[in-house]
Amino acid sequence: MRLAGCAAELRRGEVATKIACEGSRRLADLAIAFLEVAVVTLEDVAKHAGVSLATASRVLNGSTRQVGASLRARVELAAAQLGYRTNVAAQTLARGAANVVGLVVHDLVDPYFAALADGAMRVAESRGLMVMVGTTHRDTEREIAYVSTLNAQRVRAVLLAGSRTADLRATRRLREELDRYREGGGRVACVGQDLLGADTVAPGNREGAAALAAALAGLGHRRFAVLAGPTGLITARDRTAGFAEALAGLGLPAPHVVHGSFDRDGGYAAVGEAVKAGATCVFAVNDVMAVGALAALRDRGIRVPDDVSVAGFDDIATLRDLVPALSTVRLPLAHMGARALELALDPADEARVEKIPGEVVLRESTRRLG
Amino acid sequence: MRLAGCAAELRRGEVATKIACEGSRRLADLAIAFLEVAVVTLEDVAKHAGVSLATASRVLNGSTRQVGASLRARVELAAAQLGYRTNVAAQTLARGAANVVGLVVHDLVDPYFAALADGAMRVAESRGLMVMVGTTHRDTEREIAYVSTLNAQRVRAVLLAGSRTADLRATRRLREELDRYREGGGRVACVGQDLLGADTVAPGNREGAAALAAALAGLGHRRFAVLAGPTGLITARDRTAGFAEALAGLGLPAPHVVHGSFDRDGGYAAVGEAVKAGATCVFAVNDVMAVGALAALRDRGIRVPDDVSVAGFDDIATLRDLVPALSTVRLPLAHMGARALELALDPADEARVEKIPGEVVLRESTRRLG
DNA sequence: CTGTTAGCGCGTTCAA
DNA sequence: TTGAACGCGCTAACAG
Repeated sequence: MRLAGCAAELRRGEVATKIACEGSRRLADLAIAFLEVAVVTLEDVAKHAGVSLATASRVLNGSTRQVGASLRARVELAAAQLGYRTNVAAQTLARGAANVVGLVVHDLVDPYFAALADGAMRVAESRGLMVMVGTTHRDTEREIAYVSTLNAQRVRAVLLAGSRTADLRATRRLREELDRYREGGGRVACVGQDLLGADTVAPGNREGAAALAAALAGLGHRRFAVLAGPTGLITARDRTAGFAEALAGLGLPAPHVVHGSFDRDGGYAAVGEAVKAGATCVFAVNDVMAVGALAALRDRGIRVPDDVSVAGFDDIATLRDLVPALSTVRLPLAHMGARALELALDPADEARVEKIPGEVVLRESTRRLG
Repeated sequence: MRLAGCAAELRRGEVATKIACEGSRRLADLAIAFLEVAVVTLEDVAKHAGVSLATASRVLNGSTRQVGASLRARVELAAAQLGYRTNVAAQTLARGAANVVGLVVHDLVDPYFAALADGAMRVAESRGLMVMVGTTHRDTEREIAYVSTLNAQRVRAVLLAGSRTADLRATRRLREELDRYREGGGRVACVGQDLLGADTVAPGNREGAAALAAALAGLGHRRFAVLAGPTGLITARDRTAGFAEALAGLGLPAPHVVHGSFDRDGGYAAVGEAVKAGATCVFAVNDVMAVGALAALRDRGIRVPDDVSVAGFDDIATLRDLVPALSTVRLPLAHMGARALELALDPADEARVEKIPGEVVLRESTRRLG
C-alpha cells in the first residue's frame, strides 16, 4: 500500500514508508486508518485476506472464476475494507489489450455525429468497454494522429465516423496508420465510405438522394438546385451525384449545383445563388445546411414551401420541430454508430460493408408544384 | 519484438519465436520484413539502435531530454524503421498517472452536453490529453460507476457535467466515490451545482432566470407559467425558483408551475396545462423543452408570440434558426466545459466555484403585451 | 482449487 | 551523457 495523499505532487521514491499488514488485527486497523491517503494494490488485498496474489486476482478481476467460496468472501471483504481499486494500466499491460474502444468523429456539436456517437457508446457500455473520443474538427491530420494515439493506447477497436475526403494522400496515410494499428491486432470500423479496407457501415447516400429526387420530381418540380457542400467531401459528392443521376434518369434538366461549407452557414450562404438560378426546389445535402438555407430564405422574404421547396438529408432528431418541417432522407444514425462498433468488435475473416438505406420523408418544406 | 499477426487470437506463450536483431544488417532486414506482423517494443528499438533501454526511453518518451545528438538520431531512426508505437499502458503503469481525462455527461445527443463536451475536449487536446467519455443517460448509478471506472483508469481528472439531483443518498455516494478518486491524486471538476466539494463552473441559473423574468415582466406580462422539468433536478429547480422569486420581487402573482421531463417531450406535454392556466408567457427551463412547447402550441393552433409568449434557457446554437426565434438566457456552454477542465487540470489549494452569468436574449418568441 | 513465479513494456533512480 | 537494474500492479502459465 503506497501512501499517496497528494499523489499529484508525489513521485515514486519520495514515498518511502510502507505499511505492512500481515493479517494482524492492529496492523489492519492501522491500514484502515491510513485508507484516506493510500493507494491499495492487489497485493495488499491478498495479504490482508491471507491468500495469494493469484487468488485475489481471480476473485476481483478474473474472468472464469474458480475460487472457493470462503476464500472468495475473504478477498472481497478485504478489498472492500481497504478500498481496493483495480489498476487498469497494470491489467492492460499484463493482458496486452485494453477494455477501451476509440471513437473518432469530426465534431460532437454536429448532431449527426452526436447521434452516431450515442449509438456506439451504448454498444460499448453494454460490453463493459470505455470509449475514448477524439474530435478532429475536420482536420485530416488530426484524424491520423488520433488513430496513432489510440493505437498506442492499445484500444480494442477504433471507430471512424464521418465522411472521407477526396484527398487521396491523406486517405492513404490514414490507411497506413490504420494498418499499423491492425498489425497489432486492432480492429477498425467506419461509418461512411468503404475506402479504408475496414468494416464499414455505409449510408445509402447515392440511393437516398436519388429516391429523394424522384419523390420531389413526383411533386412536379423540374428545376432543382443542390446545395452541395464542399467539393472534397465524398458524402456530399455522393448525395449530389445520386440526386443528379436520378434527375437525368427521369429526363429532367441537371440541377444547379452550388458548393459551400457542409454546415449551417454553408447552407445559408449558398441558397441565394440557388434561387437566383430559378430553382423551385432546393436540395441541401444535409439537414444542418437545410436549416441555414431556410434561415436565409426567410431573411429574404422567400416563403417555404410556397415560393420554393427545400429538402435536406439525415433527419436529425433535434431539428424535427422546425417550421416548416423539413423533408429529408432519414438515416438511423444511432443504429449506424452502434452497428459499426459491433462489426469492429465481432471480427470476421474479411471486411464487411453494411449498406444502410435512407428513407425519404416528405414533410412541409416541400410542396406539390402547380 | 513479438509476433502478433493475429494478436486478437494469440496469447502470450503461444508466441514462441523471438527475432534477435543485434545490429546485424541481415537480421535487421529480416526484422523489417516481419514488420507487418510484429509488435515492436522499446527494447527492440534500443537494440536495433545499439543503445540502452534508458536512452531509447529518454529519446522517445522522455520529458526533459538529455541525450546526445547522434544517439538521438539513431534511436529515432530505429523507431521509425521498426514502426515503434509507445505502449501507453506500460507508460502509465511506470509513471503512475495516465494522460487521459474522464468526462461524464448525461446525454451526448442533448446539444447542451455536446457543447460542454466540445469545449472540454478542446482543452484536453491542447494539453495532449485523451478524453474518455461516459454517458449516464441520467442514471445516477451509472454516474457513480463511471467515476469508479475512471478512477481505475487513473485518469488525471474527471469532469462531471450536468445537474445534480435532489437525491441526497445518490449524491452522497457519488461524493464518496469522488473522494476515493481524489485520495489517489485525482482531480475533479463539475459543471453545475457546487455540491461535490470540487472545482465547479456554476451557471447562474437563479440569476439568469430572474433576469429573464424581469425582462418578460417588462414586456407587460403578468400571468406566467413555468415548464419546470423534473422536481428532482437542481438546475430545473433553481431556474424555476429564480424566475418565481423575481416575479414575487416585482409584486407579480406566482407563476403556474408545471413539472415534466427535462427534454423536448417534457415541454411538449407540459405546455397544455400552462396555457389552460391562462398564462400569457411560458418559461421553459431549457431550450429543448421550449422547442417541445412550441411544437405543442403549433399543433393546437395557438400562435407564438401572438397568443402566448415562450422563452427558454441555454441558447442552444443548433436551435437558433427556430421560428419563431426563441427568447432565452444565453450560457457560454463551450467555454464552461473548457473552463471546468482547466480548473481540474490546474489544481489549487481549495475548491473554486466560478459563477457563469447568463445573458437574457429576447427574440421573436416573446412579445410585448398589448 | 490454490500458490509460486515469470513476465507485460516502460520510467527512473543510481553508478559509471 | 549513458547504461544497468529495479519496480510499477497485475495476469497467466505451471506446479502442487
